[in-house]
Formats: sequence, C-alpha cells, structure tokens
Amino acid sequence: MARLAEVSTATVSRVLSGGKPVSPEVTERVRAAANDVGYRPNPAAQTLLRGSSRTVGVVVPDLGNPYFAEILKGLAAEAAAEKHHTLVAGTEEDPEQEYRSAIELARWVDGLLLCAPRMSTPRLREVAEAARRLVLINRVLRHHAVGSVVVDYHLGVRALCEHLAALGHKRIAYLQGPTAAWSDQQRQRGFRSPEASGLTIIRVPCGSTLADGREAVEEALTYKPTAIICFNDHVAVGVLSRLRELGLSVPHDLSVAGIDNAPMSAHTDPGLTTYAVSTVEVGRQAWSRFAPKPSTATTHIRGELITRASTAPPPHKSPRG
Amino acid sequence: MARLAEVSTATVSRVLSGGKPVSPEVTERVRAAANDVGYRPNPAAQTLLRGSSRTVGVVVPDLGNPYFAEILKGLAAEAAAEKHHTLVAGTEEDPEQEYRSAIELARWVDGLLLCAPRMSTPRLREVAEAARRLVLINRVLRHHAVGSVVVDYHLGVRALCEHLAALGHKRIAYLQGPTAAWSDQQRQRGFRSPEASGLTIIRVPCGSTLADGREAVEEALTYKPTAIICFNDHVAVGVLSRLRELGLSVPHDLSVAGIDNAPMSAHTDPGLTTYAVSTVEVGRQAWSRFAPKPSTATTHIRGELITRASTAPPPHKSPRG
DNA sequence: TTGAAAGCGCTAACAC
DNA sequence: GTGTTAGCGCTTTCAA
Repeated sequence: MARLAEVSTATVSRVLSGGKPVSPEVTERVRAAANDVGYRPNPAAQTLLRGSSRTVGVVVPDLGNPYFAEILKGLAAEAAAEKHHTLVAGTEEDPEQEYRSAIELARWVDGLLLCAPRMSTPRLREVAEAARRLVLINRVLRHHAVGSVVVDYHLGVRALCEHLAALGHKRIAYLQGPTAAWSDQQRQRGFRSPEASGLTIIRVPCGSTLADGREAVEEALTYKPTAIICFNDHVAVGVLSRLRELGLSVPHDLSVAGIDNAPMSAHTDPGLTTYAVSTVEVGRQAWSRFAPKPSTATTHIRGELITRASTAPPPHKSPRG
Repeated sequence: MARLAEVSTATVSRVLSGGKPVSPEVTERVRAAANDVGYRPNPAAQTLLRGSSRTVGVVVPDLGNPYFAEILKGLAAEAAAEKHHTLVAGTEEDPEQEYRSAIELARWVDGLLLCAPRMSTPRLREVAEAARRLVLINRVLRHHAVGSVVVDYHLGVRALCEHLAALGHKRIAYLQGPTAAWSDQQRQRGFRSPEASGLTIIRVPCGSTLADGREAVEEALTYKPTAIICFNDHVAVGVLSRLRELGLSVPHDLSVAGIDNAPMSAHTDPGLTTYAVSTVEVGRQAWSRFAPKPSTATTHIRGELITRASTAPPPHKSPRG
C-alpha cells in the first residue's frame, strides 16, 4: 500500500489521520492508492499505540429487556456520533456473570457503563479500580472517578401514591422488584412519606418481568388492596393480563400503575398510569458522564406522572367483595 | 509484574496462556504476582499479535426494537459462552449509516452480523469483502463466505392467509413493512398462493413501528377489508390501539394478525394471532454460522401459527357498514 | 524449563 | 514536506 503510492508508511499515516502537513499531490496519490486497495488501518495497532480503543462497554442484566435496550440505544448513538464503538454484555441477571463481564470489558474499553448492577459493593469497587472510567445506572458508589445516572424513583413512587390517594385509595399493594436491586430500594424510599400520611402499603415479592407480574397477582389480591403499584410497566402488563383472566375489571374493581412508561404502556387496554422515564435520555446522560471532569458525581433524572385509564377511584366495596 | 515474580515476560505469557511447559514453582510465583497486581494482558496487543480480536460485530436497524434486541441477546450469549465479545451498532434505519458502521466494524471483528440490512447489493458485497466472515439475517447474498439466517416469512404469511380464509375472510389488507426491506418481499411472496386461490389482498404502505401501524389504519379501512395482516406484531399493536379509539371491536368488526410473536402479543386485549418466530434462536443460529465451514449457505428458520382472540369469522356486513 | 529478541501494524519524534 | 526509526505490550521463535 505504501509502496503502491511510492511513499513511506509514515506519510500514509499522516494523510489518513489528517491535520499533518502533506503536499496536496502526495495526499492525492495516497488517497487513490488507499481507495484502490481498500486500505484501512489496523485498529488493534492504533489502539495499542494510542492507549485507547475509542470503545465504551455496556453491561446490562438483560439485553432483551426494552428498558435496557433503549439505554443501550441512547448510549450507542451518542458514542457513534463521537466515533466510538460500543461493546455489550448481557448477564442473564446473574451477579457473578456481571462481575466477570465487567472486569473483562474494563480492560478493553475507555469507559464502562454498568446498568443496574447487582454485584456486591466490594466487587463493584474492584471493577472501579480496573476500569479507566466507570459510570453506573441506578446505583451509586462512593469512589472518585465513578459517576452515576440515577432515576429518582422515590419521587415517582410518591407521585403515584399521591395520585392514588387523591382518588381515594387507602390500601395499596406494591409488587417489589428483584431482591438486591438497588433501584427497588429507591422505590421503597418513596413510600415513606405516603405511609406517614396514613396510606397502607402492602409489599408483595415479585420481580421485574411480565411473567413475575402475572404470578404475583393472586397473592397481592389476598390482601384486598384497591390499587396495585408495580415495580415497572412490564410487571404491570402482566398484572393487567392476569386480572383480565380472573374477571376483574381495571380500573373499576382495581387500579393498576406501573413505572417507566414502556413503549407499549400507552397502548394497553386500559392505558397504563405510570411514572415516565426517558430511557434514551438516561443513555445519553451516561455518555456525557464519560467526559473528563463532570461537575457532579451523580446525575439525577426525574420522570413525570402520566395518568391514563388504569387508575380511577376505588370501588365502594373491596373487589370480589 | 514480570520482575515482581522475577521471571521474564515470556514466562508470564506462558503461564497465563496455559498449556506451555512451566515449572510448578514458577507457575505459582507468577500466578501470585499477577493476582497481587491485578495484572491482565493488554487485549489490543494480543489482538495485534494473533490477528484476531475474539469479537463479533452486530449491526441492527434499531437497537430499541425488541425483535433485534432479542437477536442481539441470543448472539451475545452464545459469543460470551465461547469467550468472544460483541460490538454493536444501531443504524437508525439509515442505509448510509448502516454501510458505514458495517465497514468500520468489519475491520475490528472476527465476524460480522448484519440484521435485515437495507443497503444496496453492491455495497453489501463491499462489506462482504471487508469482513473476515459475514452473516446476514433476513437477507441473502450470493457470495462465497457469506452465510444467512432467514425466517421463512412467506410460509408465515401463507399460514395466516389460510387461517383467515378458513374463517371466511375474502378481503384482507396487508400493512407493508419499510420499503427496501428484503423481509417484506419475503412476506409478499407468501400472498401468491392465497391470491391464486381467490383471496383479495390489498397492500397498504406502512412501516415497522407501532406508530406506523396506528397511522396506516384509516387508509386500510377505506378498502373495507374484513381482516388486517400486519408487517409485524408492533404494527399490529398500533393497529389494535387505533381501532379501539375508532370504536371498532376486534375481532368482531375486524380481524387483526401480526408476525413475530413479540413478548407482549400474548398479553394484548384481545390476544394477537401471529406467526411465532424465536428471535433468540435466530441469534443462536447466527452465531453458529460463524463456524469455519457451515454445510449450507442459508439457515431457514420456520415459525408457527399461533391463533389467539384477535382473529374470528368476519361480520356479515362490512365493518362500519 | 527459561530468557533474549524479533516483530505484529501503526504513529510520534526526530532527522533531513 | 517527507523518510527513518523507535516502541506501544504482547507471544513466539530460537538459544541456552
């Protein structure tokens, strides 16, 4: 390639990287030759030399979950716009695999993004040491050079509670997320003030998927709540579907609310009341956190209450009364 | 690190790669030192030397689309199981960006997977030349060393048609996918035999998203079909939602069917009749196509008809008659 | 069994 | 404005 254009390899490099002084005539000759052979510099060699791969890594519990898929989308788009690649790893919700993927990717990438990591704090700290830059979604870690993007779920839960209380609800079931999910604890915080105001919150173990929601419904009903708040919209869709099977009408017999405003939540029947969070925005913010000196360690993302048809005043008697 | 264990770098390498003759005593010393310092070899250097990055690339039109997200999930899981990393790029449905991403990634990765590529055949061929291995999803290319995994959508469409015909439908609207989508042409092929048998198919321009589905409904209705087949389940959910707004009842006034069996399709109201395709399986097959010498160039994936409540016999009069 | 040295492909530093 | 050279961090000869 260099000899095809009859120049040194250094000149080729100068032309292709740009910004270096090269005569127009030579520039042309090199461009032509490169084009001819379809020459592109070896990225591994470039990486080795410059000490940066222009790559960010993303580790998510479940690549199939639209919530994380959209965060990934937001991040990948931002990264691509600044000529960076994106490495991904799904962890199948397994903290062990999450840790291994993170440690492994850390060595490759300029910046690492961990979405809702479930691993222990000491391990997280290990990852922080291994990574050049680390950003966390929906978790925080006291450590220099680790940034976070967290959704203020406690505000969302509180808003949902206030909305339901205003409608007249007094007994609300909360379908909990995965144990050890930091973001579930965030949500739980949001119940403090409503509980202090006299609202009864019944916590029901659940999870984060549609199937989890379906399965948790019957237990939740044994507590005779007039409304159900779900860990996320996925769960809520599962709940809606199961309630329909059980012959209960939403919102007539029971109100249901989700969190996240998943793409489909506007199109369920009835439409789902939820706390809307822009996942793509989360991804974007995560990217901006890779910048050298962010002013604060944690970016808070605030959502907004979206009321749709799935919430209404409670029936006069308890459902199935 | 090497001097910490008082050995040469060559010995360190031998211990860490394994399989080379090293005395147990030295092995132990190196292991300890590596563990101490948290040493991990520089992947760029390894890549440069061995000429392989142990990485596969995936290019998808939309990372936020669950269909592609799940293919990515399937592939990433398989890749990780064999110690490979996964690079992703979303193209925002833009053929130009798709081409650039593909060419760019090709240089990095050992194998490249293009999902439903929209780029022109000549460009696709260029990518094929640039990539070490290339696999296509839902598109084929006559080229040595290019494999494909295609879903037999024509079978799906035919099955859907036969199902609807058996219910008594005679006029069916088809909401088309994105122009230039190879997989839409596949679907169109599926109408040949039903049309020959006397079924009327009305093609309505649409797209691949929920919003596209919503918007296409009114035009579709002007043709007074008794059933609508949608490019995919996303579109179908949009259609369902819009029909509800218009006060039309599914399946009483109109039958609706989708393609793909998206996760939510079992939980819409009414449940969606669809042609089910295992996306994760597609991802897995794609990975297996990266093997050195696959026996055939194209893997066909066959789905199955799933009938749910969204399809039923047509009303006696045309809807809104 | 171990060490020394070459070289993977590239770019920055230094000549000219 | 251009060529020559050193060296990024690793693994793999080749010697010892």
